[in-house]
Amino acid sequence: MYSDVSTEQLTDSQRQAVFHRDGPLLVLAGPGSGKTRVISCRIAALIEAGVRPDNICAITFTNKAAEEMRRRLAGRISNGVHISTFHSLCVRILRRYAEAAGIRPNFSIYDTNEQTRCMKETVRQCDVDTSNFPPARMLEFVSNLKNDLESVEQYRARADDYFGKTVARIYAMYQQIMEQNNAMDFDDLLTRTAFLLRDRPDIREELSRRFGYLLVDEYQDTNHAQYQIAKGLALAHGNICVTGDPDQSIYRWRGADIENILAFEKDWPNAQVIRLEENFRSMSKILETADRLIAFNAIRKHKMLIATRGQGGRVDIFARTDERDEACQLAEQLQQLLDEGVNPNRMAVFYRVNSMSRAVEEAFIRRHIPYQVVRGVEFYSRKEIQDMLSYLKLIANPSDDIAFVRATGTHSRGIGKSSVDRLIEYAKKSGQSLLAAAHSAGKEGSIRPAGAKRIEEFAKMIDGFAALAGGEVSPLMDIVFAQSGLADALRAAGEQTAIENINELINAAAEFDGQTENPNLLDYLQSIALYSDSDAYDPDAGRVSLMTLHAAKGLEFDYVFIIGLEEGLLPHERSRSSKDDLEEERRLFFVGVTRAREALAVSYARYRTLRGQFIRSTPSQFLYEIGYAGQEQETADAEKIFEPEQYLTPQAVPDICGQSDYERFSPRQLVEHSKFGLGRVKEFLDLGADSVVVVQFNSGKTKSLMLKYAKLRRPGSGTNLSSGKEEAQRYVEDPFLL
DNA sequence: CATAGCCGCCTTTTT
DNA sequence: GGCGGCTATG
Repeated sequence: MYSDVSTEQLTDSQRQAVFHRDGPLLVLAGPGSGKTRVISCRIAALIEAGVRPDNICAITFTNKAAEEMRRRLAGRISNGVHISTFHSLCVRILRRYAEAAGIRPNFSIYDTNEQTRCMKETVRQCDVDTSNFPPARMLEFVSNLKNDLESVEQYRARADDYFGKTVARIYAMYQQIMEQNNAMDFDDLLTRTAFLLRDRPDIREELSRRFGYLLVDEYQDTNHAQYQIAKGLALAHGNICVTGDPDQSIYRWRGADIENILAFEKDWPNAQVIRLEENFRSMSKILETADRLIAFNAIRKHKMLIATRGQGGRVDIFARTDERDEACQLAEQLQQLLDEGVNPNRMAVFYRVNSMSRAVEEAFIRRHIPYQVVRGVEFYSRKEIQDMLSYLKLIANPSDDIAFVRATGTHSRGIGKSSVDRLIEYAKKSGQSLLAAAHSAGKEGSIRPAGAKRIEEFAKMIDGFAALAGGEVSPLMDIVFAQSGLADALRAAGEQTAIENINELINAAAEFDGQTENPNLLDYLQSIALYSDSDAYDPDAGRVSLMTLHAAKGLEFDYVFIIGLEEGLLPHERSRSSKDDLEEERRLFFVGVTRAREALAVSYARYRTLRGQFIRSTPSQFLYEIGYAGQEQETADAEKIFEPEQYLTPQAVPDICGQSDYERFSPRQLVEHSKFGLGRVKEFLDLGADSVVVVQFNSGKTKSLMLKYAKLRRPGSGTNLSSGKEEAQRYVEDPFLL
């Protein structure tokens, strides 16, 4: 009856999880423990036991995971089960209860780019110094407040210093501008839903009746807002089943709170806890490697990884010269597998940062190795796509001033910057949106008559499009593309690829039209706003997959290659300062390792080009932890291969960069430079003789200095300098340096 | 008003 | 090294 939810071959503990009926359930599921299958089987079992499908709500981490689950449940009986991400669920709830939430249902969802524009405008309007309150930092700050469900009023009440009070003003203004634009950012979707559930018990109960059974996957990566939403939805009935693995929590930086899963039993005292510790995915050698690695994390619940797939498998560690060499040898290894007839679908390459795909892609192209880069949002962030979408956003939400500004500027049409600036002034004075003000631009004397005329024409054009915006999206797109003048402008400029990209966008929209029950512009825009990187992964592409370690979560491959195991990269530079961050990096590597079924190859490069600079690198400490003995053996072709032989124990981590005849600095330390004066160390890249020190000087400038050339002095330890204490007082504190 | 060229910025991971 | 924003110029 169900495509992949046969319960015949389940283990005892899996069976327990599947057939647990009512009440809270915590499933601690290790990697490769068949968690997805268990959830799918559980949904099927609930339906079998008489629960109505539309009474079940399953929350997955990505749209892709939701899709996968729908496929597993592909039976007529399961139709109606609500399966989506937290964000999609929130969009549905907010549109359904828009009035109660105090919003309009046709809201725009702002991506990072639009958020930044909005925050820049905010900081400008608050009239504060952008160097002390940089928009990107403010965005991060505000985002954290929202993830913790702290409202403007709450934050204002506890902000007592200048910095806090200014941030409170910025937070308030940002929310006001978002509201004027009838827009929400990713955080707003969660917070507004959480507040709605908190403030409206009637709606909360209605939703509890609607969803009598709640399942939340990847629970270790929920943030506080998501946690409250899940709790709110299940409060009335307690039928909440959460699954996850604390060792795979990799979104702490985004507000994910590992405590949510660790403390589940406190929230729901009658919770049943089931551990899935058997691993059906990886061969023993790979599991041993993963086990050894994660044992170095101090903050964790001990969990077993029990191998069931039998002995064997391969783990190799390779040292390469630089990123080009690393990529070439990687291509070579993959080519060998391909020559043996291995399907490229079974292979994947993981890396820490997106920019690392470049060298690999170049090597793959040279060797004609078919590959896919799993980076879905990349397509949607292209200029021409964003331009095209700005028209559609404006049509769907006439209050969206950010869309208005973008749409008017997609190509030259006689509306210049000064006209737009004056229109903005006019709109502000008269309390209208830009589009509304544009209709009467001629009445505003300060706008040049020619410009005003063009602006009015533009507004009429958008009205014309809006009249056609009833059902399917792709026909509307065709019209907008042609009649907006964008198509002609791109053709005239010879932007062939841009035109092709837009055509691809229209094709994708046609697909959306075909697959959606009642296709409409609003649903389309909201679905692409919540589109994520991992959604682009096609398991049947017939290509080797390239992706970040984050995107690899939830996937598995027979052959896994992880590149760039270097200090500063994995663990990442920005994560080395705190122990918690370092542990998260280790979990990230753990996630990568445990994706492998049969073979894992890990590599690092001795030199790597970073920010255009060729610098020496140090092998990652994680390599030592998984058993890289540090004894390099040169083979004939200068390729160095290590077989893990000697293993470290978590207690005996050697100081890898122990020996030093060079000076070393640590963050926050005061230093003095002969030319730039006094400053504070922000970062220290320990690269032996080539070490780099990043110093923020009193002048406000931050400089990266090569240690061997910079001649930095430590105030206080020098000969003719006054004591360090006095120097510290002379130094102007930057509120962000902490 | 539009464009070209230059300067200065950042550069982790993502819903 | 790559992009976005600003400025000077046509």
